[in-house]
Amino acid sequence: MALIRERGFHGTTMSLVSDLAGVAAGTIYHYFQGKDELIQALYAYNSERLQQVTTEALSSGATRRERFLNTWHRLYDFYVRNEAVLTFFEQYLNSPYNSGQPMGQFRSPLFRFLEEGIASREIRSIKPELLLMLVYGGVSAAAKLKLSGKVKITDSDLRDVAEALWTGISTSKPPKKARAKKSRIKST
Amino acid sequence: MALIRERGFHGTTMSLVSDLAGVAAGTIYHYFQGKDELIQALYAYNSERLQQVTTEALSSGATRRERFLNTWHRLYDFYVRNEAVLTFFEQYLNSPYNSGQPMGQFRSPLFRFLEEGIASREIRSIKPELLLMLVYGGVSAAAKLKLSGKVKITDSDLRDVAEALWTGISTSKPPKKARAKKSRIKST
DNA sequence: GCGGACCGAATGAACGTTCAGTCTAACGAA
DNA sequence: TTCGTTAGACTGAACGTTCATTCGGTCCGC
Repeated sequence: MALIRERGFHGTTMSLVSDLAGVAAGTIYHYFQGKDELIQALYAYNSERLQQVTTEALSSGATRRERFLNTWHRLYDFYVRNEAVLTFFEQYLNSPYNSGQPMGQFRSPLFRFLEEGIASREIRSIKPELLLMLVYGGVSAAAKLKLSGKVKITDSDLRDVAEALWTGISTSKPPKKARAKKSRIKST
Repeated sequence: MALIRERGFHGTTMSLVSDLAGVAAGTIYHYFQGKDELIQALYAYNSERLQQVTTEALSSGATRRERFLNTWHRLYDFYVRNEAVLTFFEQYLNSPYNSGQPMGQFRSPLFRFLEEGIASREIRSIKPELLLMLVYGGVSAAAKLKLSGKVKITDSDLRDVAEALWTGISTSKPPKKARAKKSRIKST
């Protein structure tokens, strides 16, 4: 993952991988049929990890709004802490390695969460696939921005985006309380 | 672009490019120093195109809301009509070709549009960089979904997302009119 | 006859993959 | 306990292929 992050698929040679793993080139071929299979395995492994994080985050919170916001932050956190995973996914999903794959994301817990929200009329009736992409896109965009180092992203900034997204997505009017013009605190 | 879309950076060999261009391999090197420069040039060229589309779209519409929605649709349209551009961007931006680039997007007209909206209090006070990524992310996510063919995206679906996003981003309460429960038509 | 656009076989480096062989740990027989 | 056998993990030099790039040469308009 580290190699792919900084050198791309192409720049990551098998000998580089074997060096970093501390084994000989041939050894890799005892465990994987070739480079392709190695990469597929990486994807499967990390999809699994991401799914676990999502499932866990979705179960914490009383209201659907809270659960949504928790998940947003949790996913953001995961990507920021695992930059290689983020970069790998973005590269993989847009590469020919992926073409013809069955879009595993639509079996994700987050997808079901959105569907349920629509069913219970808490979330606007929008194609859940679109909602999902909007959320994933937002999270990874925020994480990429943070990791680029070009823009400082505070917790407060993050909360702003997450809440904006929830406001747009949910059916509810703006929350009853905290509507006062109370100057929004911008400190960390 | 077509080659990169279907084969990736790595799979796109110079001889493939020269064949498709109808010239000899060597000819490319009269115009570009090498593969890298060719790809950089592709990026620059398409950034320019995208910028033109954005600028044009942003100038059509009376209210800021309308201008936003127009731009959303226009960008979506552009990507759907130019799948190769979309794929190329997504690949390029996550590849080592791009690392250390100065994030040209923040000089985009859309970025200024968002800043102005914040200044005039029509758009929530959120770091405009984050807003920009949210919008771009949403547009390209929708376009990718459409192009994948896995999910049918109608104009109505698109409008839903764009409006949801605007609702979340803008400071205004939900629009006064069109609030009636008029059953939303889900047909094609 | 000049200059630059263009050609395309040749070059050399880089890469994924192979395979003949080494090493190690486990186990059963003596 | 000791030794022989074996399976399979591991090695890394070598192989064959692919590719970006080069360059001596041709072609053509002026």
